[in-house]
Amino acid sequence: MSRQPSRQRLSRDALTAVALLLVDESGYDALTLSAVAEQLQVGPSALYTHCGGLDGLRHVTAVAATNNLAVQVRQAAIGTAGGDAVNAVAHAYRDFTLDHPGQFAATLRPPRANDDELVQADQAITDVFALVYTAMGLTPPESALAARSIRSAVHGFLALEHNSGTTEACEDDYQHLLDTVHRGISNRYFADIEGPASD
Amino acid sequence: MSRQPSRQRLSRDALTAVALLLVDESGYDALTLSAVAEQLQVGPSALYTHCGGLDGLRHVTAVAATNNLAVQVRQAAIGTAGGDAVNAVAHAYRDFTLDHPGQFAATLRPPRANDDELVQADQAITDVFALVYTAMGLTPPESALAARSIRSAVHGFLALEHNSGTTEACEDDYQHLLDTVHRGISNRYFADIEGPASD
DNA sequence: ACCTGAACACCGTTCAAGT
DNA sequence: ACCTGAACACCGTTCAAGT
Repeated sequence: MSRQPSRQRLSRDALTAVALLLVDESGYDALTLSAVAEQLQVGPSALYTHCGGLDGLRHVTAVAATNNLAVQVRQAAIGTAGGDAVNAVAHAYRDFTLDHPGQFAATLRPPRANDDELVQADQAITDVFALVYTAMGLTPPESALAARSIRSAVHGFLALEHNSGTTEACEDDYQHLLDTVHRGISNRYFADIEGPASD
Repeated sequence: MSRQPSRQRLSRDALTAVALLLVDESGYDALTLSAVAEQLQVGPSALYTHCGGLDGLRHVTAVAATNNLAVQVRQAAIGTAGGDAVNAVAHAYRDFTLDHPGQFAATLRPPRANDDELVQADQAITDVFALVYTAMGLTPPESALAARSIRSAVHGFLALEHNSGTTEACEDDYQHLLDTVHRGISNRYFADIEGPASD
């Protein structure tokens, strides 16, 4: 009330925070320079200093969304092991897509050329699965392949669910998928078939 | 050379054909009414009669791309059975994403509200996997679950590959994924572990 | 019935000008 | 160094007018 600064106020983090809220509330296609600028009470051209145009805005949004997903699945892996850990990580993955559909859509967008930052953030997600299988006794070549397999299955199921528009009966089908893929991995690398078969 | 008709010439199929070529050559983001209209030598407003705006253009493109993918995987399933059929269908799936990256990107886009046509076209792809497992002896509840599992894995791997920008060493990793998931399905529903384990 | 062309709103982008 | 505001190009959309 004292004095309103008609200028400045703006940072890369503030810009990112607005972008993440925007895509989750209004859909990924609502991510425009104009919409972000309006919420920050600045002109659209003011954003060029911080993210460098629309391409840059999409980039920082994709990186932030991917990192958020990585953090969530990493937290879910704490305190669990084996098939329980796979389930915990996979369900945290799905919860993220349900709670933050716009951020998940942002992770589905193709990166720009030589986008090492985004590729590295994405790799961090697969690495969580890899660590789970490493803890189960697999070593680097096989643990990476197992991680990529379960992550592909999880990612594909959630992308298809995200596009189907319906969440009906997906919970059971998701658990079915996890059991099947984990069974394939266990059967391939371990002698016995362990893991929680839920039917 | 005789007479150039400065008017008409236009149809929904012609519009779709131009759109499919455009996305594969210039990327999905190049799909605009202006670009399609220019190649058809009409004004942008002429497209509204046939597809109803940008949303409609994206819709017909997504439906056509999904149908093209469905046709390709269906053809690959002919004359094969068992694990060989799963491999044939899955590799046809991947070949499509490599040959038509823009059309694959179109299938990744979320459908508009109550888009039954697109949901049905997408289901046709999963149905191909379901038929393969039906031929192996599974019945509707389990064949659908198995189909959804292998399709999710295939879809997720290819989406991640599509975003990684690199195709290095993906061929072997893809076969590894197929073997693992098919092994999980076989082990779950059939007593023995059949299928071509490639290592 | 279908296309043209003008008109309008909106968005991305650049840049000179301010602070 | 960072933001404003004008300016421009481009795209989506509508609609009256033509055929």
